[in-house]
Amino acid sequence: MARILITSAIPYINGIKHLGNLVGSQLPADLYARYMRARGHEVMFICATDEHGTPAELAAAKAGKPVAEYCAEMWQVQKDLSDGFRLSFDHFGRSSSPQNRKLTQHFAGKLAENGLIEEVTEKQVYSNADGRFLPDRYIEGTCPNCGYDKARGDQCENCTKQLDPTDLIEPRSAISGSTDLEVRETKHLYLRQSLLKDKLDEWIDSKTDWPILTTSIARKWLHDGDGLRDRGITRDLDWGVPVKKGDQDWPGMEGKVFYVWFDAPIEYIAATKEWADAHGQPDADWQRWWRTDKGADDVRYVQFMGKDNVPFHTLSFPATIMGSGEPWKLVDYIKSFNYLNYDGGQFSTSQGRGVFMDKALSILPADYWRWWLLSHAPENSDSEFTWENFQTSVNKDLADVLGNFLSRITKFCRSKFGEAVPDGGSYATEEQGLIDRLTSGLRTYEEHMEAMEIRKAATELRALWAAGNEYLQAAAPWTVFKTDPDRAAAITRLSLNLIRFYAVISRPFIPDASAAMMAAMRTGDDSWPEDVAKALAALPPGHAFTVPEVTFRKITDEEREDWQARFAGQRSAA
RNA sequence: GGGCCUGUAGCUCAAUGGUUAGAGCAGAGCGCUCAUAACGCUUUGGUUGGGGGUUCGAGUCCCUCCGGGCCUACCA
Repeated sequence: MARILITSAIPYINGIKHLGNLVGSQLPADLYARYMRARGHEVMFICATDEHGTPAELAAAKAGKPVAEYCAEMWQVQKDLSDGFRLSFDHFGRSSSPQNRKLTQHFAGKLAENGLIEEVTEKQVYSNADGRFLPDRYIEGTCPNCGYDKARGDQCENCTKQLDPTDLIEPRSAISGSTDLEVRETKHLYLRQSLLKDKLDEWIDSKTDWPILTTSIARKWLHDGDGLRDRGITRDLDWGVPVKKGDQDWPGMEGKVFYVWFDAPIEYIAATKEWADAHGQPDADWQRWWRTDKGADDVRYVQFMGKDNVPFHTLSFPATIMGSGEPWKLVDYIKSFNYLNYDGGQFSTSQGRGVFMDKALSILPADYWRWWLLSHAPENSDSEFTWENFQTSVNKDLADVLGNFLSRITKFCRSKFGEAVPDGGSYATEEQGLIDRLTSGLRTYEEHMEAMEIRKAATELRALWAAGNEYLQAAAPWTVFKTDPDRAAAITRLSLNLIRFYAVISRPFIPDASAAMMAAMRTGDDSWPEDVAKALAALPPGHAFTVPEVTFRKITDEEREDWQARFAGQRSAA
């Protein structure tokens, strides 16, 4: 039995996430966690909300609430949606937790002790009207290059030119519109990750089995220009982890907080302590996952994230861990994803374009979404959600291939033998052929799941479902029954056992349907089919079952058209 | 501008440099009647974006052009 630590990139607190966010980290992480648990491994699956930073402050202000209150509410919203999608986190934490505050300050202290923190005085734009420093992108003005009047302080979206806020003509605050801006000096801490460049470079080079997407992004940052640059890890904000050196004050840094991307990954660790604390367990229980001197040596740590998060997980966070000089667990494998687009464009929160997690659950059960998203996960390139594809995939795969199989065999059995696994007859070459087919397919499925080849795993799983229909069609118990009822009983007995087999192996993808299948077969035996022949004998003759209700109803054309219109969003007039 | 990814059947995607480039969906035909108008079998469909090169052999490697996408360090 292995021990596997799994973290999903932590979603930002600001608003409800869309399906692209879901499939980019949390959902595949859940698939992997569920699979590994099913195989008998010890799993710690951690996620949390990322709560600090300017957007959270602004969203809270817009909602007319104190930021702490806003975050607490949004955490609950996101938690409920995670539950709705059956994300099986062992703990869903908060980056604003006291545990993370303490741990973040601890890391900063260690980094400072080791000479990896530099204090830098720099000039930033301050808005008097807003009473705050403004991040570059919160400053708008006219682009000196192309004249576009909504250019941002970091880049002009119209001509794509990189800008400095001071380049803008007639700059104004994007928050209030105020032009009462000034440049002020302010002091910040920088993580001297450039000092760790060679070590990081070597470390990345050693990860030859990582997705190209992951390593190429890391290498780009390591080798671009003068190499890895130091990074500011503090901000002039109210909402965040106060800057401290361990438990000591940090002279000159009063009133400042750590930058979200410094404290967010540390929350992976802190959330595990939150988990232990919530269960009244001692520190040793979370440390055995994270401290290589306290049992984490044999832990395999896998991270899941969208490609936008890769630099922080391949460079900044490892730099934090390496730089601490303490024996914290480094990531072993990073599975990264491209983006999911929506019907010819991007998901857009501001335009309400695309399907968001709350709306998705309001129209269909989680399994529908899980199946489509995972079987179309953007592993090699960006992929696209269309309602037509969603409808045909779900109807065909779930309703026709899997759902109808359950239906046809249970109803056949009820009409000929009653609602119990029939006795009599024996297995012949057809059954052995099916068992061989299922065994080889299952081994392939396992290999894809181990390798986190998600779409390939989904394809193989579907093929295993289809194999049941092929078998049933060829064996034709409804015909055989007329001349040899015992033989028909044997075919039916095997087919009913297939339902439990499918429930067990499909559970990581469609947990609710699997549970319904197990309930219908009145069994709690969810042991993984190491030996397929044995697994297909789990339900013995005489074992009673219930003919299930329609497990997956089909999506109608009317529904598809309705949803297509509802989620198209407001096309921008421009 | 720079870097990376990507382009394969109408659609979504496979194919350690090695038989005749394969699946699913959609289309066509046949079969079955247990079932959610479901299932099974057969089948049509390709100048692998264009061009050049390396090789006994290229979807795969190299060069070049074209298209799509992402990243580019103060959104997170």
